[in-house]
Amino acid sequence: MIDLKYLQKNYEETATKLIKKGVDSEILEALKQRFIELKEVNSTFEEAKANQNQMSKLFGQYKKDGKDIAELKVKVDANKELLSSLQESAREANEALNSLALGIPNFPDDRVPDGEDENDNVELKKVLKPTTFNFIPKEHWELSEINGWIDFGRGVKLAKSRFSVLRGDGARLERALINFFLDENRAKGFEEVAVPFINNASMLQGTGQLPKFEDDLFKIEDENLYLIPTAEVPLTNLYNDEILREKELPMLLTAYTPCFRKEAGSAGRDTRGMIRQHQFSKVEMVAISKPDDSERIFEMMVQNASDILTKLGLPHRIVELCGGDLGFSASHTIDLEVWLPGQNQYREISSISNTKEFQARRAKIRFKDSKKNTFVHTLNGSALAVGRTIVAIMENYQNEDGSVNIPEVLKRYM
RNA sequence: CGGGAGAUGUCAGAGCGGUUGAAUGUGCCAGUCUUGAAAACUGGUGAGGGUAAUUCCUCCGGGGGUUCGAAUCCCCCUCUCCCGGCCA
Repeated sequence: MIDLKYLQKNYEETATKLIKKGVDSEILEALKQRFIELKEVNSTFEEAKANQNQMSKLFGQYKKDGKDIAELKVKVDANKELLSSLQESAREANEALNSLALGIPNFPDDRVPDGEDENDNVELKKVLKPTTFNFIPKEHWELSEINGWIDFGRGVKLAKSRFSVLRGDGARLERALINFFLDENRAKGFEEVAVPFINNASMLQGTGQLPKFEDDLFKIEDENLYLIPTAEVPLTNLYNDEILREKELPMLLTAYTPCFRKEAGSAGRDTRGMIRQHQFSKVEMVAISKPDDSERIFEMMVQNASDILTKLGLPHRIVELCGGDLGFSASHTIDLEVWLPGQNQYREISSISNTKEFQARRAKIRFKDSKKNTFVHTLNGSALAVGRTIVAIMENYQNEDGSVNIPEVLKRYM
């Protein structure tokens, strides 16, 4: 949730920023108008309510003293009529504002480059040189036909398209990677957490998936519950509606979870292979920090994810997302893209975002800053997406016969 | 899934129709004392919103109702605990 008071006071500035993120200026104009309306309606309602409270007090006093209450009752009844209609319009104004405000994305950070989509993202640096082969490297689905690590057909049979089954060393590799990632994160100070894979609607609103992106989520029938699309949801919302102590911050959390996404908008993209699945494993980092610390922690998280890739010997590059490619809740995002020799391109394997106070405002996560309560900053990032790491290992560590070597650092996990 | 009890501030726990946003204890913050700490004592301490401000409005699990007035009465929902059933 953006700060509406700030929007009202600095309309031009915020409008410019949000347009960079693809928000229609008419919606912003409407939002500002609704906000002003709400304040008006509220103040007249509150005035009438104060009036009523005062008369009610008097009413009690009169009864106690045995005075006649008939005249007062007439006045109080009349005001009650007025009150209920005012309350109704205040409620409507509030709902109108809220439903609009919940659909507005976060402000991009000042340093975020302009741009429409992923083509305008800015490469910051490359780490490790792309792997070279003295044969033509295969894509991971071809390799899985040879080594039997991924069974796509039976995944589809069990569930539907975009599900798969890992078998043998493929399954063991997944388990090894999860353990490796968690250990690496723990070494950097992240607390390991095991969370529910199903969360309720209010948590998904807290991190920004609801109400706007309901179509991307798997909902449990007849329940107010959803399969989580990322561990960012349960980890960040661990402190939903709480006021933390200053000395508890920063909070660094990591969890392994499966992630469930409908991929509603991506029909036809990456239909082949394990790049885009409805269910995938991921180890996530989440940080909850004081505003002044978030930038430093953000850098640390990027470095950590990059270090993990380096330890695995996977060539990758670090990319700064442009305004148009930023996610709904993010103010600043850096993606890590791993080199896939079979596809001959870099593909996203981690995305690290600082949402500043956007999620904290929605989820009401605050800390006691000496006297007053202040919104925390929340950050999240993958370290790393497990399925895509398996793909990357298969393609980068492949031999000409289709067998795949195991990276040195994983040997103790398998 | 069936039967019973309950949901109040960090926590524990009063209040059961009228200056109660809420006693008391505890926790936390500050101070006194102390070489320092502990103990003891003193003071402060829920959240959100509106106003330039005194002040005002909202919140006692969530939603609705009764009433001039509700934490307190009624209805629905959710959750927790106890008993029984089922079951990793």
